Amino acid sequence: MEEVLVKQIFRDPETYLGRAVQVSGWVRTIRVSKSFGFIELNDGSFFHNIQIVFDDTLPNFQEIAKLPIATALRIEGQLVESPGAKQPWEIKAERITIEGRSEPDYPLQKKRHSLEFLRTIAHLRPRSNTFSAVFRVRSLAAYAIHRFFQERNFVYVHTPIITGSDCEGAGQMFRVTTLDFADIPRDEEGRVDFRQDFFGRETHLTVSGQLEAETFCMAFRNVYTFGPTFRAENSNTPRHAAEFWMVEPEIAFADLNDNMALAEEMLKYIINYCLEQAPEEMAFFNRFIDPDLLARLDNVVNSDFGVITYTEAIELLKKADQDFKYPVAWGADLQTEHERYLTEKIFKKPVFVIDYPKEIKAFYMRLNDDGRTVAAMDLLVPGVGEIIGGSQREERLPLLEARMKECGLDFADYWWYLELRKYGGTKHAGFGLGFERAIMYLTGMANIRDVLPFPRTVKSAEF
RNA sequence: UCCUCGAUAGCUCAACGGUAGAGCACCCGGCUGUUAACCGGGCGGUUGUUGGUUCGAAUCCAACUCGAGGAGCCA
Repeated sequence: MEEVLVKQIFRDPETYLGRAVQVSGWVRTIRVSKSFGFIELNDGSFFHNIQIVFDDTLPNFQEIAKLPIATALRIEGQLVESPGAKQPWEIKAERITIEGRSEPDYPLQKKRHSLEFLRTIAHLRPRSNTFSAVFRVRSLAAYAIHRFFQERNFVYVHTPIITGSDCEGAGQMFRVTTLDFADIPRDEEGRVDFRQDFFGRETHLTVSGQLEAETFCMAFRNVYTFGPTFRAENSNTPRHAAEFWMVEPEIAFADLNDNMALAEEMLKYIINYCLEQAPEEMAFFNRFIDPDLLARLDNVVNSDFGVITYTEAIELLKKADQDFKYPVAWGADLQTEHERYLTEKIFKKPVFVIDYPKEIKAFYMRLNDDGRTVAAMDLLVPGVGEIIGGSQREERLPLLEARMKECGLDFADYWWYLELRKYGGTKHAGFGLGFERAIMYLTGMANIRDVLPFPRTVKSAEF
């Protein structure tokens, strides 16, 4: 008999209606009366379950009726129209085979669980409705990103996970070493002798692939990275994880405006792709996670993102009829409350804040003609905050070196990065998209721990 | 790292100084079209840990552990 995926049945019912089919999957719930019962079966291919009707003409009716949730079954039967109101079709079972038993103490129940509890059973939570939807959308969004860039002739670069430069500048890093902690080698001055370590130097997990991506940008014109990123910051918030995924495009012969246009087009592409490919999951989020989700995404897709300079933003915030805990002043970084006010109260949609004071931004960002701001951009979105950070890069060698000197950086650590400016350096730009933050925005999930399959956060790496 | 809140049955919660309870789950029984099925019965606890106050502590106090929210850092 033909094995059919539940997704095939839902997407193409005419082909299967009235025919003999075989499905296999896991029991989500069983409801039984004296001589018949219903099984809701999820086969993993589709968000929704298929209803199985079985009765006591089956030789193992009594056994099936008492099966616990999560039991794996194979069902042979006929796909028929369902008299019930909640499902268009069902399978009238002619044979039910138990593929894998479960136990009555299966922790996932037929009721709503808290997300906090589900985090403690990360190995089982993908079987719940919410996480089934989250991780299918995550998969689709990842594919959408590759499709978006590949369709535009971008080259996918695998920048290294282990980095030899501890000066990538984006915060605390995880150390990578094979040295024996019980017997650490020392140099002549008593410091740890990393010459004896695996790579012969200090190494860490990457905090960004940008500097390496820039090298490929100067060869392939338009490139992107998409991979894991690690930050050892002691951050305890719903928006930070120690291991997360980042998308970092880098485009040559391009300025900040090109950069913003790319970011906006990319986000809209991802949203559209997920809405098209996972309508059931998106409808679920809208119903149970965030009732404004679909309206908000629709608004994002059909409107232009806002753009405001840092200087304009400061003026707006100064005039705001709202008391901020932190003072608003030119030269100070925007606080979370300021960003929320801008994107949630004023714009009510994604907004780029551009042209920040150079003092509060990274050394590689291109100096504007005013001499005191750089061509940086942060994309702020309601509810999630900063989702993208990027800039036009400083391609003028003397200006880059001057800026590095101001920041106290050693040219020797960046010799290959500086040579990009020496040999045919051109204007270029790029940004980093926090993949999980994009998924949060896309699904309405409020905690980054609930969009990562096995989240790594401070004091937490059990699974 | 700082601030705030929380931890009671497998889960979600109640009890707020005087004998620890409910719903759901689970187990048993009933039910011929269910929809987080329904109806009846049953099982289920060293109240996060350690110490203190008190005749008496789930309840008050302290420390610790873990969790959540806010802040900082950022994506």
